[in-house]
Formats: sequence, structure tokens, C-alpha cells
Amino acid sequence: MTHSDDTNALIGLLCFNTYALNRAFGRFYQAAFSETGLTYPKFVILTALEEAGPLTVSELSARAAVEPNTLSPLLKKMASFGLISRQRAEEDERRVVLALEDKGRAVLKRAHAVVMEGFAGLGLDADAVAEAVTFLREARVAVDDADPPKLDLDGVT
Amino acid sequence: MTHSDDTNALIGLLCFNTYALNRAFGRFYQAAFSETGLTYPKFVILTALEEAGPLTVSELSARAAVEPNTLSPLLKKMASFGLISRQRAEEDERRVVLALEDKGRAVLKRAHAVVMEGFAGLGLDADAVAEAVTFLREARVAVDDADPPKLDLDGVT
DNA sequence: CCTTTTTGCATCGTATACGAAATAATCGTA
DNA sequence: TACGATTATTTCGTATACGATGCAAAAAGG
Repeated sequence: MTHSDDTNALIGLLCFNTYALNRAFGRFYQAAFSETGLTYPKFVILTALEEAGPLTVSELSARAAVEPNTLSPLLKKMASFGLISRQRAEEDERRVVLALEDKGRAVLKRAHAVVMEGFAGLGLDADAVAEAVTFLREARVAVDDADPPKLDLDGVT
Repeated sequence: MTHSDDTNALIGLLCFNTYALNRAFGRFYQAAFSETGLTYPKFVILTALEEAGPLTVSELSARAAVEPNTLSPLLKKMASFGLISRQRAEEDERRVVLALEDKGRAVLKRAHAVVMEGFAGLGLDADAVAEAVTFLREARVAVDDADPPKLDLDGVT
């Protein structure tokens, strides 16, 4: 074993706390955005499009770390709300190009301000946050690259 | 402002990386458990019941940081698979008491072994993991306690 | 006792997520 | 240039999540 059992137990705690914090953030954003139809995943999409200009579904998928099949219905809804535009590329009819609309830009701007304001009250230490971000990034790469062993329940009644 | 804009941007990255890592772990567990019907949330429930003996739905909800309305259907499925027992308390007919069945204990044991084995390949540093766990815990408390400002889209066409 | 309130759980509606399979468009290549 | 791979997106089935609501049992307060 390259890890002690202690380390593996710790990683179990890492999973659990990541899971729990993610949903805590989700509730935070949901409360902040309630009544507006905006959600955290949509916020991420708007942010990605603002940062990286027009993107195809695949490019957005890579940037936001969300599968295309998850994005597809979301993007349709966002387009119907006028937040983004969504059109087939002329050179390659398979691709769908996504871009921020003015309304999306305006919503994102306000949402960003609200989120910043909410964060200010959390009292988290900047250095600790920076370290955590670095670690989470590395962990994600490691987890994505790993190929998990398969659970076999043969013989379990 | 108690935080600089930089710090708030960092917390935005914290949200995103927590979100991304959580789903990476989800895929990891899904791949490991595929074909068995087990999932990460069910694994968490089994673990909580093993650690803390028989629990009511509310107690489990607090321990696993999952809302009772999320647990309810999950618990029903797990009981139908024979992983756990689920019966009304006699003193208080409102409560439902959950306990591990032998099959649940057996499945959990094997699942735990598989997960440990999978983690061993991640190559994460134990100290870094320990620090991250501490930070994530603190962050969750802070986020849960915060009350988010409300996004207002009046005037946005 | 008999209401009113509270509590514990379940149901409902909606919103992600993801693997697998379907579909459509482009590419490779014989 | 037909035509089997490959690629980009969508559709489908299933599994969480959570707020709001419903409902029955228990506690509270007259």
C-alpha cells in the first residue's frame, strides 16, 4: 500500500466534506438567487462565457467541468430567457456556438456583486482559501485520472 | 468591505473547485460501484449507520448533512434491497428508526475496501489532505451560518 | 379533555448530473 | 466518391438534491 489506512480514512473525510461544502454553497447561491431563476450552474456558465467569449458546447463543457448532456437542456433554458445566444456554426453544422447576450451580461454583473457581498460575511482567511483552492485543483486532477477498482458483491446475500 | 475583491474572487474559485471536485469524486464512486446499485450518498448513509448505530431519519439527516426529504426515498430503496431496516418507533409513531442489516454491513465492508484501494492510487499528501479537511469543515460552518443577500433583477430587460 | 402548535416524515415540483444510446454532420480512405 | 469511422450535440433513463407543502402523531395550553 502506498497510503496508510489513516490517510485513506482522511481521504474519505475529504470526500465527505467536499460533498457537504458543495451543497452548502449550492444552498447559499440558491437563497441568493431565488426568485430570479438563476442557479449556481447557470452562474458558472455565464461566468465562463464572459471570461472566454463565444464557446461551443464542448469548449464550455471542458471549461465548466460539466458534461455536454448536462449543459444541453440548461443552455436551451438560458437561451429562452435571453441570457445567451445559441446558434449552429456555419462552417460545421454539428457545433453550437454560445455567446452572452446583453441581458446575460447584466444579470451576471448583478449576480457577481451579490455573491461578492455574501462572501464578505464569511470571514474566511484569504491564505487558507488560496491553499485550499490549490489543493482542490490538484485533487480533482488526481481523481479524474484515477481508474477506480470495481466493487464486486458476489456472494453477498 | 471586510474582504478585498481578490479574496472574494478566490472564494469564487473555492466554490468552483469544490463543485468540480465533488462531481469528480461522484464519478469515481459511480465507476467503482457501477453494477451494484450502490452510490456515494448510499455509501455515506451506510457509513453513518455503522458509526452511530440505529438512528432516526432526522438524526441521520444531521449526521450526513442531507435533508430528510432527500433521504426518504433513498432509505426506502435501501430497505427494499435489504441493506437497512426501517421501522416506526413504538414510543413515538412519528419517528422512523434506521439500522444496518447484515447485508448492509457486508456491502459496506467490501465497498470500504474498494474505496480505500482506489484512494491509494491518488497520490495525495496526507498533511495536505488533513489541512484541506479542516478548512472545508470550517468553510461549511461559515457558509451554513451566513445569510446571503438577495439578487434583485428589477430593471434588467 | 380539547384545541392549537409543533414535530417528524413523506410527497411534489423543479433543477442538476451523468452514462448510454440516438442523431446528424464531417472526415478518411479505399 | 461511396461509406464506414469519428465527432458534436441531443435525448433518455435514472439518481440525487432541496424548498414548499401535506399529514399524522405528539406536546402544549387552556
